[in-house]
Amino acid sequence: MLTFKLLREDPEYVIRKLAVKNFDAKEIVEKIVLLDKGRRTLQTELDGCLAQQKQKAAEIGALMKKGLREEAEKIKAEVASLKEKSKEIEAKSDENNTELNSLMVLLPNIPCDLVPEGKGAEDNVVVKMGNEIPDLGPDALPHWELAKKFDIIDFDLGVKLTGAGFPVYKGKGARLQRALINMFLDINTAAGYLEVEPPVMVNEASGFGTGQLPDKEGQMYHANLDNYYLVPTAEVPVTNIYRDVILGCNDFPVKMTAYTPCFRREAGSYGKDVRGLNRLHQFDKVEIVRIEKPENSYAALDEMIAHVESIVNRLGLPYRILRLCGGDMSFTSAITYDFEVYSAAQGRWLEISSVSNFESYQANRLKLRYKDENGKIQLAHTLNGSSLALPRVVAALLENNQKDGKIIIPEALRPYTGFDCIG
RNA sequence: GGAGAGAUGGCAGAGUGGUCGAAUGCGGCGGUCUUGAAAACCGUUGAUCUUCACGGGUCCGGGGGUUCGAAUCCCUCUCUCUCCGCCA
Repeated sequence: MLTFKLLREDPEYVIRKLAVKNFDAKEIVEKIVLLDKGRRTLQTELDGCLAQQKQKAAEIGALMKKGLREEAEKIKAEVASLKEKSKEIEAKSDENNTELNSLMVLLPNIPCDLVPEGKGAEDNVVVKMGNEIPDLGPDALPHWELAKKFDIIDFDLGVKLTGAGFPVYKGKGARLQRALINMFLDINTAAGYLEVEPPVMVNEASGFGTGQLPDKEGQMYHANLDNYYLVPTAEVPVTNIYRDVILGCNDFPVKMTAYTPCFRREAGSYGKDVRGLNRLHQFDKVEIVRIEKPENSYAALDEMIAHVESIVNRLGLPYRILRLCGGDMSFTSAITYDFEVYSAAQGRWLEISSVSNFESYQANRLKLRYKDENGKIQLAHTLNGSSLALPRVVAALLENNQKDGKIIIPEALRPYTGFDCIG
């Protein structure tokens, strides 16, 4: 939890831990420590100055009531100089704190002790694998060809309507989307998550609260005229429900789930990574969000991982769970587990879920707190996970389940699709 | 989009320049009474920064201003409500 307190008490620890994320924090942390000291000194100075002014103003009031105008005038003169002084201090203090805050938001969250060191995706650790990878034979088609063959997803039409990365789902393809969304929401609500339907545009404060701003500014679509952002994930609006909230100690756990379309600019992506459904600008996702007491957040994380795993199992997709290394983790996360499913025709693993504990990093920005048993106010912990992101689930489903010129729908999904095969 | 009204503590709602961080009611918490509960009565009940502590500062939608002194006056932004227009 990156607070001023931690930074001034153990700056070396912060620097060491952020190095795990390949973030060189030395310079920033040293500056912050200095600025924090300045902040407190100036604050004390200002407080003293204001206290004097306040006291003298009260004296003037008393004198005026007694009709002692001249006495009052004398004190007024004294106050004038104090006022000038406090203005000076205030200006210094503002300057100091502005710089301090702008540096603070540049620091990513501290990774927890379980996070392995590493630079990128190749250093992630596989912690579990499940379900058999099917042997499709040499005639297997990648999902974008299957989509075309059965006319269920039209990428070119999306280009016409909007641009690349905005596919149009048609017929059984559209129905499949709706089926998956409903199935995921049903499973989540059955597990005690409250379903919410949030706005898909958020304001700046929300973007800042969960850490997308300022870090990921360029990754979000921005409606300039109103200064709203299209959500890159339901995490943003749903977690922000609890911005500026102080929970009671019996309000836990808070469990929410939401479906939203997600919008990502994905600037800089190219090649086979963006082929077909692999990476889109608009996609559907069902998200789970939890708010927990600090002592429970890691148990909650395990529960969420098991929950997501159970959904993947119902779909029968071959999967693996990765513990992300420091270099591959997001700015705000303390630990992240990724779920990947194997897309058999492409012969590659596709990320379909990311489950993270943010500890108090988001809560600190959100001012999301709770009163503990002693009535003391503490930062809560926030967590979230995809359960699940649709496009790559669909990609894997189409590819892995192609058989005899058809796509077989998994049993668990059939009540939602209303059909058991495509083609 | 046009016209008007408003934004105060968990909620409701007083407060138009000087012990106002803020009356009162409700709610919450503690107690008395009761076998227990309810009712009644009594007490208590915001956040934040700083300090080892005592204490001090800040906060009445956000920002700025006037004044010795602002919840109260002025400017500005945002939001909410009512009426009209438009409309899924």
